[in-house]
Amino acid sequence: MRKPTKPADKSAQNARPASVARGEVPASNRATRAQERRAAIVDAAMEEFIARGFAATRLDDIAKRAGVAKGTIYLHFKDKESMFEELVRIVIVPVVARLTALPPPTGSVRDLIEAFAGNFLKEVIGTRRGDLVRLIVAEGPRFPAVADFYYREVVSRGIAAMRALIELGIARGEIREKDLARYPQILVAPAMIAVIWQSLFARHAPLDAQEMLRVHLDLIFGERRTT
Amino acid sequence: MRKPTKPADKSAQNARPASVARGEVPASNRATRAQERRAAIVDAAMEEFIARGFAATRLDDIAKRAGVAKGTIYLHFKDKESMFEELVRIVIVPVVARLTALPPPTGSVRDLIEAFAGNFLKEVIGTRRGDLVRLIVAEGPRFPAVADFYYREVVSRGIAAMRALIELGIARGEIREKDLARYPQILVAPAMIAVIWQSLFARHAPLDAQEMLRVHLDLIFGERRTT
Amino acid sequence: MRKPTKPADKSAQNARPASVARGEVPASNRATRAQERRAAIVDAAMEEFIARGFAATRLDDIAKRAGVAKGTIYLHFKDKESMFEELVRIVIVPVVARLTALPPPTGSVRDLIEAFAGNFLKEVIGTRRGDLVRLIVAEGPRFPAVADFYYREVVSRGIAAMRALIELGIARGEIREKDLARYPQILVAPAMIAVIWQSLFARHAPLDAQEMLRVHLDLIFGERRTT
Amino acid sequence: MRKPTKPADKSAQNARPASVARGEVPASNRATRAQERRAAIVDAAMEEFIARGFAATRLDDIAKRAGVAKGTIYLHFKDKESMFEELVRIVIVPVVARLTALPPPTGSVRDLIEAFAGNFLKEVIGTRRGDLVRLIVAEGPRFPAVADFYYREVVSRGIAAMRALIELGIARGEIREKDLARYPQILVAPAMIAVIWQSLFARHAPLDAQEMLRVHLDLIFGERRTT
DNA sequence: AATGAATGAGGTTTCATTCAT
DNA sequence: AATGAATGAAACCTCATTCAT
Repeated sequence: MRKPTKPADKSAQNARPASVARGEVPASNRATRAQERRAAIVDAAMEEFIARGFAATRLDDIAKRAGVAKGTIYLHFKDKESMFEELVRIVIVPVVARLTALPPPTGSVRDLIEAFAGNFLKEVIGTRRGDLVRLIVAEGPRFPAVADFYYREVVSRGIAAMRALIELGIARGEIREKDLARYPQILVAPAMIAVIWQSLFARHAPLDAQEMLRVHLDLIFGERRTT
Repeated sequence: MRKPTKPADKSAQNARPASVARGEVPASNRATRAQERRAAIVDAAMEEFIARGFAATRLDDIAKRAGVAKGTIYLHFKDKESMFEELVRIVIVPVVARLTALPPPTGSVRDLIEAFAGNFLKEVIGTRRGDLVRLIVAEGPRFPAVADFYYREVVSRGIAAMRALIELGIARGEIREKDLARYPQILVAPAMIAVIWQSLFARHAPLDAQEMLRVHLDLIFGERRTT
Repeated sequence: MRKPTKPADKSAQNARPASVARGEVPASNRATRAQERRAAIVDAAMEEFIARGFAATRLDDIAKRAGVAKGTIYLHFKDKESMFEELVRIVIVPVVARLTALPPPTGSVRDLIEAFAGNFLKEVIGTRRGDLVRLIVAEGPRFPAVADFYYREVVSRGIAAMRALIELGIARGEIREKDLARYPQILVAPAMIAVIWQSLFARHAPLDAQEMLRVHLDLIFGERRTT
Repeated sequence: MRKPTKPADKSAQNARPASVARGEVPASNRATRAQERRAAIVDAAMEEFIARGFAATRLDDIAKRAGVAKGTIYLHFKDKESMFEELVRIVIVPVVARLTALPPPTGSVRDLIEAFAGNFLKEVIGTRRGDLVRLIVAEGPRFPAVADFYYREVVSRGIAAMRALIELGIARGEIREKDLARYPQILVAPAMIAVIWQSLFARHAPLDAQEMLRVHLDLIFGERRTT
């Protein structure tokens, strides 16, 4: 009844890797290839969701971009919604993991926070990960699971970490404004604004996020640092 | 997609009827009813777009909520996209108008900014208008016309106004951090964060936006004010 | 975004009926036309479901046969399943209505039952309605709602009516086998078999259902009637 | 669709291995295991087809239930359609074989028929095999090959056998109604109805099939037997 | 001006079938 | 012989848009 399915010519992908010719154990067994495909789908979905938002993204496009057939997506994800939800987890978890493996707090609090801001600048602002943050802001209300996850894993931890640093800064006399510990959001607000700005207004008015964050820290630490 | 904004030709229909020009008391005549319908559609569309985002909103639902037939929407708007784009204009223009009709700057700069923050708290944070901001953040990348408009009418003006205030504050010695004038975004960042927080995380951790903004101003103006 | 929809040329259907030309009140207003379409869908769905069964029937084919667009079906029915369930109701209800409006029981019980059998022969066996019975047998287990409805509206009533007739026949001495009243199914079994036979085996071995039912009645009423 | 039945070429694979022909005790060798798998597939498919009908049955589910991989099914059957068609054969053939190996007709015709009915009650009504009959009624119109086969192997033989018994009964004076021999369907109709009833209406109104068949025989043989 | 029935392109999802391993 | 990941045609269903009334 149904027509048979002719797999597209993927001979390039199926070619044995050179390692095999060399007699090594081939790293590319079936399970590994499946993982690669899954990763390709995740990447492609990420791009598409960021570019179009959840509802306007077509699974067809994700499949095409990932180089797999539409049906293949359903071998890895239950449906579009849970793909989106898992996606956020998949992308965010390793980032959180890296950040929680923080370097030991040596030096001044300002140094610490600057290191943090530097990381954030390099790894988030103006990158795909920054776009993901905007995506979460955009879709959060319709995906409570995503908002929950993001709050639990990123926001609440981030706030707690910032609060600890602020309290340390206050204790050491680096920070004067004692109430800041009650609203660590103030500390990160300019960074978040930078993320959003780059997505929306960069071409209207480019923003030097690094310099802005420096000024913000000057404001908090009450003095200018010579860089 | 990505087409430039076409001003709706239908706006000609919005011209006041001759009876109004002649100073007569307009009864509930046809033109008035049309205006009422248009307003109902705008309100309904606003609610739906905020609740579901652009792509997931159904014209059917807008029509139902507005109490009109689906076809009626097309008497007022060319299509869904331009409805969305016009909508943002329609809702934002009066807000901007009110804000630009600012009271004469009397008193300290901090007083001015606090008055401003108070307004923002009451009129934006946690309200439908706050949700609209989040909607623009969400849909901006897919609606350059909307992002453009919002940048031009709201962001650039807001930034300019803030900068003027900051410079005044610096000149008067109220603000010490001179570089702040280069990044007025820092001044508004916590307010924006408050808007987003209320949409996404209010139920996880309620945020006292008013108090946070006060602390932020303390940070900038370098002293605690007795309220 | 979406392309506009060009209605297929249905000019023949849209032509005003002759009654309008004659100045009569046009019977074909919008609501009426909707009802006609609904009826066309019901007929078409009936044909397709009977020909292919529930799962193998395509809504596309129903739409094509009914001369409407696919979407139109969804103006009348929630989905394929409820269409099927409603369909059975829609087709069966008038049949039951007609049968319950029975002629007054005059004459012998055998006459009554023969009249009944004659009706059944003409109206059910070898007709679309007979096919519907087979369809219910086929899909019943997967559509409990259908089986329930059919049992409630047709089977239990039919059994009750037959039992009453049998008891009358026993009381009048027309029927000897007293236990028959406990199993009216025996009375209708050959008629049901005829229905199924016509669907499945008619081309292998045609069955003279009328004659078979006559023999069956002879068996029950214990004598041959001269026809 | 509607293509004639193609005998599966794969049946060649079913030939007993040479070892068996040589009289050796076949260990759990490859051919045997293949036969076991095939049997498992047949059983599983039977269950699924009965539970869901042909179109709604998924090969995935059959494979899962049979404990084999999906691809394995295709080592035994050409495709889903021919699997279904073969299935009916595979299940029905042994039943027919047993029935045609009837005990020599000793005793009264009524005794014979009662023995028959007893068997039918035990082996068919309310069992998986009864469900198979309903399945054939359900899918017959779409699987002419199945209907043909069923008519040829079961129905026509059954009718012939019943006719022979009826004629014997008439000759011996046990059956009065001579025309019954022309419609042996009447004899089996209640049994068929019982099969269908158990599938569809058992939970609405349980039917004592055994008693019903007894009453039916009383009707035919014109007297009550003390059991 | 207003209606809402009708349309059909286009989206998501399923699943029979294939084939490299 | 057996596997099961991958395929993609085809199904169901939605909904922006049109247009006769």
